[in-house]
Amino acid sequence: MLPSSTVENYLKALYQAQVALENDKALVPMGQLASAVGVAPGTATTMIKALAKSGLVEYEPYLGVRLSTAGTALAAMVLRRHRLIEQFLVEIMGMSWTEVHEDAEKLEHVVSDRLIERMDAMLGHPSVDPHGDPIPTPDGDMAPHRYHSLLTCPLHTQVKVTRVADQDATFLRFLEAQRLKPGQALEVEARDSAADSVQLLTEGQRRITIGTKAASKVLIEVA
Amino acid sequence: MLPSSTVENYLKALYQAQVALENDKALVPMGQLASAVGVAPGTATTMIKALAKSGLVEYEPYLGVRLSTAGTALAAMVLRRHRLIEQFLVEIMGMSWTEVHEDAEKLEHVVSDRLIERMDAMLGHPSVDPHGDPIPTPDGDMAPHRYHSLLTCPLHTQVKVTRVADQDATFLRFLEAQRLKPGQALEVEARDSAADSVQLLTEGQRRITIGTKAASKVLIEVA
DNA sequence: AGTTCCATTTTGAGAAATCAAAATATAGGG
DNA sequence: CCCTATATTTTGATTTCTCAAAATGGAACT
Repeated sequence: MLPSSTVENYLKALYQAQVALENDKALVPMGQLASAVGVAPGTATTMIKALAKSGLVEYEPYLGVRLSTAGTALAAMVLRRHRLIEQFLVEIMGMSWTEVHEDAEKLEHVVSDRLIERMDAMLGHPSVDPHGDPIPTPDGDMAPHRYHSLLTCPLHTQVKVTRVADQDATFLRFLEAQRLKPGQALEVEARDSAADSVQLLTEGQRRITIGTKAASKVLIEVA
Repeated sequence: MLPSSTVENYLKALYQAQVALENDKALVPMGQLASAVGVAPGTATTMIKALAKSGLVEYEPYLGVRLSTAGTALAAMVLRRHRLIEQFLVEIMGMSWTEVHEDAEKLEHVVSDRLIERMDAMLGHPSVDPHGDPIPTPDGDMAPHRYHSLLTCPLHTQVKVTRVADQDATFLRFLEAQRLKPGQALEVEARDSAADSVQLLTEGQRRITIGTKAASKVLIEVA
């Protein structure tokens, strides 16, 4: 009984929610899952009860849901496919990292193992995708390294963008235009919680100010 | 209202059946369509009635169905995607032409226009796929197929041997013994890419199997 | 405790695609 | 012209996924 695209999407959303919670035992609330998948709350409840019956998730009514071991493995496979595809579209097909998400979202459910492993080989077994997100191995292991964001890193220190925690194309294009895409260096000059803003000094010595919500999506490592 | 994968498959099957019939006005019988798509006859009837209502096909109860102008355009797009993907998998990804069909069958329903045109450009706008089948243009035009060997001619169709592209005496004697010398009539019953073989039904109603390399040397014309 | 608010679950319904099996139409042979 | 074989359509049911809206649970604050 191989999982449908729909099931794969629920598992992937759950996996990513759990990674964000940084706690394997934590339960993801149904409302959050529903909006991540893009369905009405009642739909998520129905689906999750079915997934619990087939052993892919552990469901605790009114509290939330978490992936089982089997569910985690499946979700990691989906995420592996998604991220390898994104890397392939950028590196091999010359597409922009701002526009590959939608294509990958579709392709991840249909590429064969044969094809995905061929992509992996052509790319030289990459460890991260164009957004800096780590790619799970064929066994489902994912390097879970810790990131600071522009909201949490030390001030006046050289840092390098490593990852962007948002797939919205408009946001990604904004980052690209402002020299904030993965790999680029910058410093945080100041934060103003009253103004809800963060001031940056980018690679080209340009000073820009972005909101805290945007800043939290730009993950970095100290140089 | 963009068509589902299912609808695309019905349209594609219809398109290919009509090409095989070599007659744009001909009606494809429901039974043939059903078995091409791989569903029960009643299922095809239900689907075709829905497609007729949305203007993609012209349906004549008990007689059969043909594509409308809109349906033809859509089917050609699907076929274009399928064949470009096959060519891409062989030329760019180094897969064998014997194993790309299944992948293409899935991918053809999810690749974006952006991605398919990128593939087309990378391939240098090819006119045929790895099987020698013509690739429709973005406008939906497709060059008529020049069937020239037992490897490329339509199945279950009377053809006549016109020429043998090999001068090896042993091979020619083999052809003579099997009633495959120029002037003789036959039909191709099946091709098996896994077995690298082609099954023929010769003039004397005898069934024989030859390799694809041999088949490609036997040039024919459709009777 | 009572009340209010929010999240969650339940309910009832519908769209898309399918099948098996019964009913019916068409065509061909006697 | 009838009768039969075959193809096609109809019928009734099923699966998967979805929603809106009603019902209910849990928590939090007087």
